[in-house]
Amino acid sequence: MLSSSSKYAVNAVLYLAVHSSQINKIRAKEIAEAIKLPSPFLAKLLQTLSRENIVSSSKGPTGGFYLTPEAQQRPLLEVVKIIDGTDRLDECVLGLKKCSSEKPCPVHFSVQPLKKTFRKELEENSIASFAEKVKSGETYLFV
Amino acid sequence: MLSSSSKYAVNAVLYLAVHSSQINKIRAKEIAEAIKLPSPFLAKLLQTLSRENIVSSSKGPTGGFYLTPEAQQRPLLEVVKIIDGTDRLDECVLGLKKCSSEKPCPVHFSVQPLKKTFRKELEENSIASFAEKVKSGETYLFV
DNA sequence: TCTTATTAGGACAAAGTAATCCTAAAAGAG
DNA sequence: CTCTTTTAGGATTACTTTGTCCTAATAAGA
Repeated sequence: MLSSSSKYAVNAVLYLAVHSSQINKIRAKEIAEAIKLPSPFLAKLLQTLSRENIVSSSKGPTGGFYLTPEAQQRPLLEVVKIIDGTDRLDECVLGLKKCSSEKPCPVHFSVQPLKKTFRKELEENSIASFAEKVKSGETYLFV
Repeated sequence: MLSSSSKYAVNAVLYLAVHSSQINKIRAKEIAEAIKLPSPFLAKLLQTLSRENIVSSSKGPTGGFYLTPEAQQRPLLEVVKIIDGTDRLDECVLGLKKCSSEKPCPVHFSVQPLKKTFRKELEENSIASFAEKVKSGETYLFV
């Protein structure tokens, strides 16, 4: 449903949302270690997100990545959109081009609610709100 | 959620369930044309399914693929299992190794029930029952 | 100003998946 | 029995995704 890359990206962004701030930037390497990921690869993902201004960055010693308060208000779906491009989430599970309620594929009605709910969740909740639940121990990022 | 290969396979199997019988075998090429797929690739998938006895085949002129009535009674999930191997369906959407109700990932509770429903649907309904709905025009295989 | 630590970015390598090709084996038809 | 049509299976190719490496740019601190 999501590519590995965008799973990583979501994890990294939530990690930043929980741990970083403009005065407490975090190096790619530290995030990579935390979420157990090859660090040059994560760096690439962060660069992509940085180009789209969803994460902020600063070079040099004491440099690193962080999320501005504004960025934290954006929906988590933005991250997925940037990494996976378009709507991988909207595609028919059986690959039918024009699957719809009018011409449903054989599993349409059992899958459609799943996809819709998931997409809505990512669309309507901000990065910050997901991060809150991690902070409160309601949800987890690793293990 | 499913690989392209297993999407093709599901489509092909349902096509066979709808159109074939032991006395009306269907050539790989015909199925490939129907579901718009490179025919040598589909042939490979059908061979794999045939090795696992979910589709039956016969060589030579008038040869082709078909489903026995017994095969039609097997759950559609079998097809997915054979092609995608293990449980791609059970993995955490965010890629967490040990995502569970005790240590839920940030989207666990919104996605988990729906994944379960989907899996159950594939597990509890036979190929034949999916095929029935296609025959009755309730669901569709192409377009 | 020089050194060092970090991100930026492009080129490249590896792995996995998707797709092709070729030859063999089987089975029906003449 | 031979020819043709079809599946079977292995080897190979192509493509996409994932991951690495190297150099440049930038910023902080000595």
